[in-house]
Amino acid sequence: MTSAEPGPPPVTARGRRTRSALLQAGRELFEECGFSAVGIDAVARRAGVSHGTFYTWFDSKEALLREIVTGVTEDIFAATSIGARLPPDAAYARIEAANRSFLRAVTRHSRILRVLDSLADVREDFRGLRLEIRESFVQRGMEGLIRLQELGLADPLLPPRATASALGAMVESFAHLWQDPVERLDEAEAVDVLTRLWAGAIGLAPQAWPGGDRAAAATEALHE
Amino acid sequence: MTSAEPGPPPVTARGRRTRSALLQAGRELFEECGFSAVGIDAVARRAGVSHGTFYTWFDSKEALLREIVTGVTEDIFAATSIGARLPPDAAYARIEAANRSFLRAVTRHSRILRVLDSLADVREDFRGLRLEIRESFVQRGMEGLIRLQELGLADPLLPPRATASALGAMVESFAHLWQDPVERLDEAEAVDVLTRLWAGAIGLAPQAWPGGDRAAAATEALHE
Amino acid sequence: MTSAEPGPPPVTARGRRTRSALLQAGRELFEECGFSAVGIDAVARRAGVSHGTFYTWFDSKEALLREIVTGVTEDIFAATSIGARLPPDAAYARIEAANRSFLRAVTRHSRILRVLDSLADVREDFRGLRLEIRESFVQRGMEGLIRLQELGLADPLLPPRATASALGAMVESFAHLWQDPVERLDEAEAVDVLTRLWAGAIGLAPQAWPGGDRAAAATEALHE
Amino acid sequence: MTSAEPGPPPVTARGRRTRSALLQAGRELFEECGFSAVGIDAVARRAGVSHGTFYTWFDSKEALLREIVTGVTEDIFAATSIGARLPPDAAYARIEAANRSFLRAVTRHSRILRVLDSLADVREDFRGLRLEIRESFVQRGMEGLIRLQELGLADPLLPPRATASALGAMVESFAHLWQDPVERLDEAEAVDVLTRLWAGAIGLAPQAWPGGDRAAAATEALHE
DNA sequence: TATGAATGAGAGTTCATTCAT
DNA sequence: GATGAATGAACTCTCATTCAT
Repeated sequence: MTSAEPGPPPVTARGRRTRSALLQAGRELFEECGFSAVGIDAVARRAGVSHGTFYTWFDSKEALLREIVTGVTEDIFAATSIGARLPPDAAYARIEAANRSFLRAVTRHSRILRVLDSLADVREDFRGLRLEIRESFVQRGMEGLIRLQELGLADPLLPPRATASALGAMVESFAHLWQDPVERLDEAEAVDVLTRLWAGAIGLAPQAWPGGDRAAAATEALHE
Repeated sequence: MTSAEPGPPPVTARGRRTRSALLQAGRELFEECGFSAVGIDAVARRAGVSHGTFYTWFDSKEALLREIVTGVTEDIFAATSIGARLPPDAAYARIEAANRSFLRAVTRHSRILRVLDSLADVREDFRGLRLEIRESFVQRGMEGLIRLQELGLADPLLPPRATASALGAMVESFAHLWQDPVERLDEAEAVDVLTRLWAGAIGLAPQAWPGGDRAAAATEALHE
Repeated sequence: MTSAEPGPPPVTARGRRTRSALLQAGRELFEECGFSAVGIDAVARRAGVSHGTFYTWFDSKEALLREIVTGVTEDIFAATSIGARLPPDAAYARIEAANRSFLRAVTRHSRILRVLDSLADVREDFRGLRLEIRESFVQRGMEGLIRLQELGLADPLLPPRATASALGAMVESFAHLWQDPVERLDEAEAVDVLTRLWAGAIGLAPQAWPGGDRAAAATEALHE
Repeated sequence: MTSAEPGPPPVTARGRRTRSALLQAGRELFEECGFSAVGIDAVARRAGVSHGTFYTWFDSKEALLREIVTGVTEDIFAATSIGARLPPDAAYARIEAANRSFLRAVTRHSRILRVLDSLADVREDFRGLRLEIRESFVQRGMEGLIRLQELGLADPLLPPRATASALGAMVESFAHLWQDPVERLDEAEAVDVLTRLWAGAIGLAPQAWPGGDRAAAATEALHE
């Protein structure tokens, strides 16, 4: 009944249009109302098709969400893997780049990620999807931290996995909170703050900060 | 604090028992299954009463959750306001104490807070409750940071509100992630890590770390 | 279960008070909301007693209505039997007196009678109560008509029962419609109109009209 | 006339069939049991569909009644507007024709009108529907009376509106009472009686009665 | 492919009635 | 007598899903 297959692939141009209209409509509605408050009726109506057509393309409401989330996962993956090729000594810049791209990606998908969260707490099969999304970022953070620790540039006593989890959660949570504008920060400022927090948190050695110490880095950041 | 006449107060001992059995059952089920997946029937059944009895004590499923959350809020409030009277110079110890009590409190209520989260995204009336819970902790973090900035003991360029939000979210998220044991840390270790991250993040001056610098602090913490 | 007995008779003064408070409250609420929309809760609350006390005095919601209606029946009976002793030749005055007292009585109980009506359509046991109320008036009208027909003072071809029913219904309906004031008539005017209609309807002979014919009667009425 | 979008219009023949089966079933059940005693389940069962299907076609039980009543209103309207074109001098015949068509129409819908009545007492939104039904008949009666008064053919002192209301109520009530056969009258007899009552009530001048006076009219009527 | 219709389990809620205290 | 609490059948209504056309 609930099969892993995401439904039949569209064969005609019309089918392609219908299918993506449903995806689009579903995403919008899930973001507006949450998962359980959205009815198939509403999705079909917004997509401009009839009630029954939904099931031509998706096996169930959950299958729709699963597919939406799959797209999101891919986008976040893509976003968090670029810029990985900065020179290994540019620790601060690497952190900053990672934060920027992750902040951007999460912000882009903030609401649908919350919807996923609420399901993941309760449904085993969605838990994996959620963890997967975080994992790529946490993984990179962890590897970066280990490397810095090995180089003597970061606090050696921090447990890498927990640290990367905590700091990753900080960035992700910030992206969500940022939506309800509690403090007016533009993206550059947000990235700057997060990166300073991050670098400080792991005890990044002064020489690895741009300008040679934290105070100088602050000054530089503002003129960026 | 947030009172909306959640139903009649019990007059007899029997009523008191029934009412709290329903609260207990509701909490357990919400934590296990999430809000929308729990039916009144299930709550009543687990409380050992008939489903009509539920409505003797609560106006609706939402009223039940609201009251559960009210209890949680009060508990977290209580937890986060103790220890506020540490000597003002003991910055690191204050941060540590605050982190410990908040970590404990959030851990205690982790699952129900997630349930609240998922509703708050979509329902205006629950959003306030969620913010209220975070606010007490963020507020204290912000005030502490400002004081340290004024004393020249913390990075003066960090925007206090956003910083406290981000670091507060870090602690809270950590409490949630900690449930699924991804890395074996006991409470003392978790508090230690979070406090080191926090102190480093705000650029706490070396002399404010126990032992006089970060490395020493690390050593001390482990022998505590 | 549904017994004819109206519940236990009150033995104490407190009991008497409680019982009649419930009757009063029930009557008011039935009049305001109709039978099915009134809950026992509401009746008890308005009577100032607790939920369960209702059943100390009445077997059911229907028993309450039945008893209220019994009181109404008695009142209408009493009202429609007075003045029956006018001299037999004063036909017009007799009709007028009967109309006046019936109009008054029905007006007094208009709303509760409508409630009774709505039940009587559907419930056999209430149908009797409703017919009983009408019967006394119709009966008298019928007897009066027959007498007048025998005396050659009324249209001999009118079937007495149907005529009395129709004219009785006219008066009763008028009492109900009169509540929503569609035309400003005081009681004297209303009685005058109804009596003129009634007398004309049965073809009352000119000599039986006050003044000797209908036109004269009209004049007299206005100066009354 | 009174349209409140009672649900989607059927597109297919099957839909049309289902919808009208529900209307039919609803009407029957309301007539048998009254409004509040009828459940959606019962309506659906009698219409031979599942109870969910009910909501495909009607928004609520009230919407169903409203639509049933709308049909009744239209039927009564149609019935009471024919025959309005009799020669203006044929007063008696006009009254008779109006009474006959109204009596027939009300008889046809007697029970459902009682159901409407019981709701109208309590629910503002149904009150209008009830008044609308009566209004067409009362209106015509009133206009007829005024014309006759102007021509000197009817008692000039009768207030037109109240008179037409009272006599209209007489005919309507008679139609209802007639159902429970308290006196065996066929339709012709009933119309005859009502018309004689009506004509007498308004003091119709002798020359306007068929045959030239009331007695002659009676004779004629019986031989009709 | 798309559609309109049908389905029925199950939701939240109400309320007349019963009962132990 | 009065009360607060418990009961559970019945209610209106929703919605994910299926299906004939």
